[in-house]
Amino acid sequence: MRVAAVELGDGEEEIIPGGRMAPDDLPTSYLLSAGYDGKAEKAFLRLYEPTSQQIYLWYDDTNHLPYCISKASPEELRKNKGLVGYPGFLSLEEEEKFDALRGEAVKVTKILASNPLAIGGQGRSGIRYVIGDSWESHIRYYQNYIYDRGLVPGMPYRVEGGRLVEEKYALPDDVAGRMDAIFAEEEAEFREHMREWARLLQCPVPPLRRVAVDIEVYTSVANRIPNPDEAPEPVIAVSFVSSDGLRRVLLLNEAGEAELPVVDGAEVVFHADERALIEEIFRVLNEYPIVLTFNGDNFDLRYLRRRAQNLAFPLEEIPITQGRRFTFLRNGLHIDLYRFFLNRSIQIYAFGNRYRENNLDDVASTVIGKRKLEIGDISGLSLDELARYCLRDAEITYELTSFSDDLVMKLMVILTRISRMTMEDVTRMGVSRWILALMEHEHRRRGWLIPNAEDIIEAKGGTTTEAIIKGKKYLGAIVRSPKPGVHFDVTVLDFASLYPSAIRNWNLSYETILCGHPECRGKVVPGTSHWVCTRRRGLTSLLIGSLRDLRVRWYKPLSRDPGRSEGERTFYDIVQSALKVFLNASYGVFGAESFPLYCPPLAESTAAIGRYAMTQTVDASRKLGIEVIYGDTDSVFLDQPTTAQIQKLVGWAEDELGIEMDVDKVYRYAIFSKRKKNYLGVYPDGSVDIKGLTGKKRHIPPLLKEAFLRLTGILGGVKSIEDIPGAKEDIRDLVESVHARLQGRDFDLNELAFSVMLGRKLSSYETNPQHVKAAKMLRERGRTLDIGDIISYVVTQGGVKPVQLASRRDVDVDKYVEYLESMFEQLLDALDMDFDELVGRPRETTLDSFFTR
DNA sequence: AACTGTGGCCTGTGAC
DNA sequence: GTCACAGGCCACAGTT
Repeated sequence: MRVAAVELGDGEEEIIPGGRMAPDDLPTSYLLSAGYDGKAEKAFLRLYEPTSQQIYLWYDDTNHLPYCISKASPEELRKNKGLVGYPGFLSLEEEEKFDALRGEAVKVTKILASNPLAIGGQGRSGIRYVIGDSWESHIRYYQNYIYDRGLVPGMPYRVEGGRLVEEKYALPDDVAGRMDAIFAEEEAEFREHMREWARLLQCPVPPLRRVAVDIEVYTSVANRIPNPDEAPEPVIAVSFVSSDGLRRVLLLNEAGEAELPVVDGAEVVFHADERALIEEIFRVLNEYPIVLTFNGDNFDLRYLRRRAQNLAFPLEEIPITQGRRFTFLRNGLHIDLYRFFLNRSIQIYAFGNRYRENNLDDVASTVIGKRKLEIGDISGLSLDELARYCLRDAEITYELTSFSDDLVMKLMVILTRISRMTMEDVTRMGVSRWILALMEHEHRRRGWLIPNAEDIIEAKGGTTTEAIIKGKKYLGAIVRSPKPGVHFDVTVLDFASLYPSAIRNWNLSYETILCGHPECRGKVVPGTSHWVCTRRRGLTSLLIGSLRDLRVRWYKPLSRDPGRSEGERTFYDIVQSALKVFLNASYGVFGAESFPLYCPPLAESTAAIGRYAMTQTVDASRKLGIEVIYGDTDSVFLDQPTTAQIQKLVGWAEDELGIEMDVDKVYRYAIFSKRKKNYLGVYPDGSVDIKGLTGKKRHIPPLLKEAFLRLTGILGGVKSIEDIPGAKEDIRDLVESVHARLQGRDFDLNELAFSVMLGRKLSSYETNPQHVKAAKMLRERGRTLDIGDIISYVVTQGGVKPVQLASRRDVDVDKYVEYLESMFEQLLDALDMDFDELVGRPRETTLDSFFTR
């Protein structure tokens, strides 16, 4: 009998779950997760019941089976001895599906098996390898189960007489009424979709009971973290912080001599032996429906499981199951916040790119304004310090989910509902998988065959435009050359969700682009040779389009509606951010080879429509008498437009392009050099908006950054053209003082350090850039280095040196003056100022002045 | 063989 | 996803 979890690859694990079975009648409970129980050979669901605040397991009662699809007939398949004799093979069922690529019905055969392994196998085995071509065979079994039963993770269900019943949440009448009014003009198909989306998004999210866990491990070598797959060292501390008030630190005190530390507002407990300590940890892990960690997949929970095995815990007493990359719990859900915050879409679109490094300290300090405690080596801490340090980590881990009224938990649940993925998966996987799941769900719901990647490429082919950047696949957005100089009263207009609007308006989808109907060939995407179907509504167009409309015309206005309570506004803001994450990724995925529905002409057409919208808008502005100073992808910077002119332009875009334009920002004035993606704008309140300028980049030495910040401070104080001479004086003083500091070597070495991230392993660099040189010097001194590490180096006379190995005398001061110059020049150019003059260097004799002498 | 100027390329960091 | 920048690396060609 198998007791241990058998690994099936990422995420799919033949888990033997533990915990409470759902009673025959379970009140309203939220579906959070699903899996496959290898022993029972059944799919199971994890339901969170908000009154008892517990997880209940519910097992499939419909005899749902794993399957994949073949285009061969049952008769043909029956001749395949390898298939018929395959262990676990059960039966064949003929079925009709819709082949969207061909636009016609297709007869397929469902191949049913007793367990998911028989379909997918391990390595190169499984039915899908025996039969050659197969469809829908790479979908995780529990995900298949969710699709086939039309389940929506994150939504409420009930168990009645042992059966799972949907708790049909209906939109309140007044909400439905207002929505109908707003979307009255939309196509019926869109309206239906939007109503269903709104039902999922509007349904309240219950408070989720959860505990954050953090462990500390003894380190025999200072600062060397023990390998969690070996777990050689004892667990010396663990802390819990929960939503129901638990704040507890468990400490290992084998000597039994120390005095129990007192930590404010927390309970501290000693354990004389590690086994008892771990047993207590497991008791808490089993008790909570949701366990939060920061990097628990790769460290805390992984270590605990291994450590328990080392201490000869019987497997069934370890509540942790281990996949190749992820670590799960038998009873509840494990959510690794490290993975969630690492997700680039979450980082950029949900948190505005506020945190840059993916460690707990950086994320927590920018998101909730709380830092880790600073310590040296773990093993050098007193029990008192250890307890405080460990508690703080659990505390900030918990608070990352609790700030702003549980914003992050709600965001996760909303993402779960949109994507149809389990909460564990949605917090671990990238946005392309979310979109894939959403698309798969919609295919299954409609009875469409989910195409394989090769099917789409074969039918639709590649791209026809040439990218500007070598090595890219197709032509992207337009960036206009800015008009250099200082411009007062600049208004920036942007398209509301340009690419999703393009996808919606032009009916873009993998099945509608380059369709087979001769009569559609005239509907050509401007700037390409691709045409789009005029007969059928594209699936992507419908999904993305309806989500877009809902965000732009419903949730975004609501999140800013002063007539709503603050709580409501926050919730609407979460929803609109979640939608934004989806929408922003929706175009890119179709241009990513790794995406299973990769469709180059689709991505290419989307970008082409974006270019068309931009060029048309610039033309229209010109005709309205507005000068366009700059524009990038979906925005235009207008020079002193009147309100009437703006209104006309917005109206034009709505009528001619079918896209809403919003006033994104208004600058009191803006400074442009001739560089694209580089400018400084000053808002009416004097705050400064900086884009692309070198002085803002994260790798720039603090001394230079500081100087740049002061420069922007001076510019922020400029109210009108009359203030400019004064500002110039201030800038002159600033440059002089920084220059003098450099020349006088009046600095700390750290202030001059460039901090550049290692983008790959040291061995795989083709060239030898500066940060790699410095990294190699560190490695020679025994530092271990990894992808993502930040290398700090200073530029010295003899080349670069890691900041740790350099001294102040080494510094190549002239080089730093050069950096200062090029950084300042990006703005001084536009102000007609000359850096050389500011630092007392004679003006270069230009050829011109030479001849006119 | 050493030096220098050039231009393509690599790398990291952003904008959108 | 593509576009754009800074800044340095590096191969190459031509010169001394």
